[in-house]
Amino acid sequence: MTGNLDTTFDPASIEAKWRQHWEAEGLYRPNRPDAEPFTIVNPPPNVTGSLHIGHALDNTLQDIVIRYERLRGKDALWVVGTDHAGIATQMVVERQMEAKQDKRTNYSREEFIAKVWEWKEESGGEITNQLRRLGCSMDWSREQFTMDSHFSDAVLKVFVKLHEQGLIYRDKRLVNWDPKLKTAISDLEVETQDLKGSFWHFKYPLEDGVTLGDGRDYIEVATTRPETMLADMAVAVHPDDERYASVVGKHVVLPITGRRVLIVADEHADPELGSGAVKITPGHDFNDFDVGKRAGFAAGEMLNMLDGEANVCQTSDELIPAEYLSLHRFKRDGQDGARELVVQRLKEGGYLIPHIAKNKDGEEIEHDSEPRTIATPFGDRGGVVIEPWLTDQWYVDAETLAKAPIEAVRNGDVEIVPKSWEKTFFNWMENIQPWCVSRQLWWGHQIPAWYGPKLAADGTIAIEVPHAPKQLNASLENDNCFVASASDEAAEAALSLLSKSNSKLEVRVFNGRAAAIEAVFLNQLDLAIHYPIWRDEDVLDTWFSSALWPFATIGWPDEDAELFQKHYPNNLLVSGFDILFFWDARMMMMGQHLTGQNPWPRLYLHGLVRAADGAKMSKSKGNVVDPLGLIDQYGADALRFFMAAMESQGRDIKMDDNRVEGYRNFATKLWNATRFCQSNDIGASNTLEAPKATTAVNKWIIGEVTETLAALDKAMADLRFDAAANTIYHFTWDRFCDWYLELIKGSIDDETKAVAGWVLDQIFVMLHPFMPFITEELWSKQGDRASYPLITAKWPEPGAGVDAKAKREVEWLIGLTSALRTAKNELGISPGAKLDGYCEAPSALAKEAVERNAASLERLARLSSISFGAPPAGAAMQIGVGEDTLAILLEGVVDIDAERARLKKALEASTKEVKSLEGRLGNANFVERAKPEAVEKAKADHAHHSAEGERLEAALVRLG
RNA sequence: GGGCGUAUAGCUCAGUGGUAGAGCACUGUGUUGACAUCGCAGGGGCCGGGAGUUCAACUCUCUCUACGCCCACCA
Repeated sequence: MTGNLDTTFDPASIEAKWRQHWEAEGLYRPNRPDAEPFTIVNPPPNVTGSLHIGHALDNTLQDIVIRYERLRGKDALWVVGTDHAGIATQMVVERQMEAKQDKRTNYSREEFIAKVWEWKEESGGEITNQLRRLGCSMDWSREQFTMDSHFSDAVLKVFVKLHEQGLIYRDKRLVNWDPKLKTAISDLEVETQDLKGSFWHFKYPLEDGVTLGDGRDYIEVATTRPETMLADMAVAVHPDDERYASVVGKHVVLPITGRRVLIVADEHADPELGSGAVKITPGHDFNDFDVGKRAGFAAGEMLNMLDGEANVCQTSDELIPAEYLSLHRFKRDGQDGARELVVQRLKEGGYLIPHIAKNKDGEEIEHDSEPRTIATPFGDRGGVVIEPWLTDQWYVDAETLAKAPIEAVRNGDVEIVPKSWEKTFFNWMENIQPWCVSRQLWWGHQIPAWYGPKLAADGTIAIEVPHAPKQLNASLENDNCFVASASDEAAEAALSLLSKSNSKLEVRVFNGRAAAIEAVFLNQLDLAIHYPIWRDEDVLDTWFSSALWPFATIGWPDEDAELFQKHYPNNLLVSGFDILFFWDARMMMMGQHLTGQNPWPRLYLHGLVRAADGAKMSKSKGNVVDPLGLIDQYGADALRFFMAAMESQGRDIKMDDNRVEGYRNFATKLWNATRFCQSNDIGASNTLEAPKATTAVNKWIIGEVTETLAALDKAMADLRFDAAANTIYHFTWDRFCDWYLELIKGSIDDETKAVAGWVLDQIFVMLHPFMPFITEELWSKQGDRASYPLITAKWPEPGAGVDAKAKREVEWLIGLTSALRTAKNELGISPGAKLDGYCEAPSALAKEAVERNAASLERLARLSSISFGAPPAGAAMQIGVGEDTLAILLEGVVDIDAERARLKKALEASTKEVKSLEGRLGNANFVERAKPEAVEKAKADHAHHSAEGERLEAALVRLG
């Protein structure tokens, strides 16, 4: 033995040692140039992140697969790294600044970004060490970051390419604007919550001389957002709504602003809802935007009444009264906003139509508004209500990119496990909207687009020099846009455009903030004119870059790179279903489009880890379970095993500390079994193949290994982590510890030592993907394994087969022992009592089993002897094993009544079975139509139970 | 409004067209010097309700109920 084991197993004492050893020795990525590659990329956690229980699940599953494939001899690569997480990281650094009474805007963009990098170096990536504690065997030597220069290069290249292909474009339309973070976000980053809100009804006066059919001189409109009436541009009614047919094309004069707006017919207006007329604010509502477009307003004409922080600003027609300017859109921090003021003024002006509701006493009470549940959009990061805002943003043509992935899943090139997610995938992909990828942040991949003023029709530039953008964004209307992966290329593009109207040109590059590049050219009069170009200030959505993760981490865009060649496509992706759209689908889109291949053939989606009561874990609820705490308490192996054992496809996992504890106990069990082996001189096996075995018990356990291995391989192939974990668990505990080790006690000869040592080694190997630490520790303590660590050991191969005869024999022994124990227990006989047994007319199996395993029977079944032949007269209990019956002689006082009761109970059960089977076999339909195997089995069962019943009856007769 | 998922022992969950299993909890018990973080034995379920297909359904189909999740522009 290489080392003695402590009497108790302490996970903490071995975990650090092994993870350092594995990493230091480069075993996480064994260099196996000739081996078949196997590749998984890890979903890059946010660089700001720390390990939560969901990571523990996600990474445990991946590590199990990676370790399994590594043991099977593959060149297994698990790519690891972190995501720069634009918004999240910028928020963390800004928060730190706030704590020091500092703020981002005190710095230049470059200075701020430098500070973020500083933060990243100092405190970022904490999670990577936590992943190590879980035992994740990632390739740390090639740790990636989505802002690494090679990664950034890839991102820019992709942007330029997609732009060239028309798949990225700039557009002016409404976006989901987060007024807290002051950036656009994508549809996916909006979370809708149902909130209690109000529904106000107002009168919009018709223009002079116009009335409705019923004589009213106003149109009633209803809204949940009264403040936006300051930017109303129309009132819509349904084209078929006869109540309003006469006023379509006429105008209303808006209260407060006095703006005269058109009444339009549009299908959007629902005659059933409210009055059937709806106010239209194209600049601040997605539906209204569409209505406005249909009504003929260009995007540029749509009125905007809010600034980036959702405070009221003046519209272009300057009709908003001064008292509204600078008010927030609605009540905030106890201060009334534009909403409250608009309602107040409308009420004062007699434009508010009160809502009448009965109180609990049945009296009718007037209210300003009608209570209503409103689906309200919130930004998932900023946590404030999203404002639809009209801006120029960059969009990816997701609809086009989605086509190939949809096809790949449909034709099976990409398998989604569990399959039930396919429908969700299709549903989203088939209705996918343009993806807004620009973010008004500083931290991230700055968009590789440069702007320069548009030339006037006569070729002159009607701008002041130097030109600087008035807003963050350049505008579609006023500026040229040059997309290029570097500034000099953008300058070239600018020159190329300018050269169409000018012949003599030169370029000068200088560093400045607003105008990064300035192209200077000479016009025909030889006068120097500065043509300034400046870079887009925005950065890309973080998910834009992480969509490239499966290939940009391994050398792409250099498609000849060795790593890329070997490890792309990857073999599997494991992710939570919550990022199916955010990440998985986008990797498929980008992977297909850019490399022509699906990033992986298989996508495994797991659920959420929930709190013990089934609630979703969240910091605000305070029910977050810290995986590191669990590791401290029970060990990483136990936590990992828990995750695997609970991971059945398509279900969330509820946290259960008792269960984690149970798997810690399992580890202890294995520890102690190994201690037993060591004390009996059972050491490491020196063969890969099963040793030669002659005894039934040894042959049997080898066969059990073979069966376990097959079940385990099957489970892994199906990605049934629960089945895999349970398989090795039950083999180790129930078969090996509870029976094999008990059976061999007292008769451990050289053959048995060899077999036991081999079986224990197979357990270590098969269990290693699930419990890497304890298995490596025990492996090392079983022999001199310095040059053959478990992490890169060889996975067992089925070969030994199953010896059916040995299996029957041992199962007979087990059956006898169990039956005897049960009977003793029921009769109140001391379990330690040694008894004598008699087997009249033994079967060949019984005879052989008894003759060859007398020692085991004495140890386990506590049978001093078994004689073949009739039992002598006297009190006896009867037990059945297979087709055989044993009479056990009882010495001393015997409770005849208890034995009689026990036999009667057994007889009842047996008779019930017989009757049921008789009924079935008596049914002509069953015999004729059922599968022959089913009929055969019923007949065999019937015979078995009948015989058993007869024996029990005979025994009862004997008892008297 | 659409889509999906789940309802099986006290709890947490597997499961298969031929009349149910695990872990924990519970009850009883402790003989064999690996292990009380253990051993042995046991109790406990008309597999959410209803209908259908079938010789046979917990397992397939439909439907209802409950809970959960996702998507969606209802002002």
